[in-house]
Amino acid sequence: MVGDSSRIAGQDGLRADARRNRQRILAAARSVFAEHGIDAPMATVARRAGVGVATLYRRFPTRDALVRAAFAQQMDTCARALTEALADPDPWRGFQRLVETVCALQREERGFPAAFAAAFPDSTGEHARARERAERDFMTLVRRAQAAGALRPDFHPSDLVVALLSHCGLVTALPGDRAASRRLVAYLLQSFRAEAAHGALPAPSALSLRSLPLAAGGSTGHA
Amino acid sequence: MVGDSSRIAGQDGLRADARRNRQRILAAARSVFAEHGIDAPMATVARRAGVGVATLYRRFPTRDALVRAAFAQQMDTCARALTEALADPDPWRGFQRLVETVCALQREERGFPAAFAAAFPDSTGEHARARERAERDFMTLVRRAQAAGALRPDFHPSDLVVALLSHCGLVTALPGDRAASRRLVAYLLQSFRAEAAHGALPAPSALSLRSLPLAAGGSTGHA
DNA sequence: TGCCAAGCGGACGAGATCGTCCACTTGAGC
DNA sequence: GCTCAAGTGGACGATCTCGTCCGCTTGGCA
Repeated sequence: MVGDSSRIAGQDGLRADARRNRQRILAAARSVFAEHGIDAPMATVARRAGVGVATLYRRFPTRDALVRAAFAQQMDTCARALTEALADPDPWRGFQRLVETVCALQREERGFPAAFAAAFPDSTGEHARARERAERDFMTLVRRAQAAGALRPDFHPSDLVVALLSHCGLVTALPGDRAASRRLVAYLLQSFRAEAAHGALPAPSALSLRSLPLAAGGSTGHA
Repeated sequence: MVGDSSRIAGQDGLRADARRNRQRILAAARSVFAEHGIDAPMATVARRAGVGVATLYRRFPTRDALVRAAFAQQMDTCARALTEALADPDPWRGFQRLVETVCALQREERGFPAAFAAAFPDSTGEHARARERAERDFMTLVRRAQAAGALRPDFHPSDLVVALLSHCGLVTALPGDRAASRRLVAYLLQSFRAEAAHGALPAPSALSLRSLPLAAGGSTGHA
């Protein structure tokens, strides 16, 4: 019984119809979460996907698992943005684009901000390794941008969390108001510039960057 | 029967025991909302207040009414901060203190941020008059601070909403992390300074300031 | 002290959501 | 085509929350 997978077809161990249903559930989840928030009833997701609740629960035993899987693609985009930022020869431009990309995602993908904020406190997830790497990468980016004299010297890596979570809150409070979101991003980026450093800042947060959901691992979320 | 108030004792038309209960409910609501968020069951509030649910519903027919009343004092503090800011001979210092006061309130009073954000979309409340005045006052403050060359000329009154709501989101996502909150406030205030105006900003939000919950009227909230 | 309207509390029915269980269906290999 | 494990759907009991109803209590005034 154990290890005998000769009968299963897909590479993910799912039968063709099951894999199809899984995709429909994820699409439905994104749509429902965007419309009603991530607290929408599971049954609503199941109905929109055209499957029974049991099927939904079998694939995603908890709401959290469903949320993560539904927005794994967006999380991946965040992780990719970090890689691209590091690859940019101009570290400030990389930094700027990283922040803008993540914020644009939060702004455009309804439901994602809530998923983003919800995923945040979980620093003990199974993606610890990917997160550690993201943390290290981001610190490298910060150091480079500071060495280039573009990023203010007192910028602390945890300030990224501050920026992203506050932006998250803004787009949650004012969904659809793109101007407000863009305005905040512009203000924050300006104040991160070296030229903006006038007085001393209060002490940075003790937040571990480890909990940053920038790199959420593969796009499957299927354990 | 109508208009005969000869038998009622308090100036608010409530019997002494009822007035006492009302206060206990408000205290309990603040405590429960701080602990479990403003979506906590009404019955929990009633239990903590030591009253029956019927008593709670009689005083506050909707959760919204309870939330408003529970945080009316904090709203008043916001309104007072605006008045004081206008009275300050240094308009920038007034502006700065206004933002810091409101953000400190959001930071320190657990539950208030949620109430603040929840109260926000309601621009049609019965406090329209007070709000209009607050809006006018704030615009005066902005104009003065800009004339003094302290506030950047492209600052738009709706940017206050952007700042307060994003801060709101931050403290909601990271309750207890005062350093993060202070850091965001410092960054935002720096980027609002005239010296920080480097490039052009994206267009401001079309938000009406009318919806700003800065002035929520009297401290009673009892209609 | 007595009256009575204002005030009170808890039981209760309605409605929503959760997550499981089980009998039926179907895809994939032979 | 046949077999059967994987997959499915919806009914169901448990739990929670809401807001009202109604019989009892009490504060304030005469």
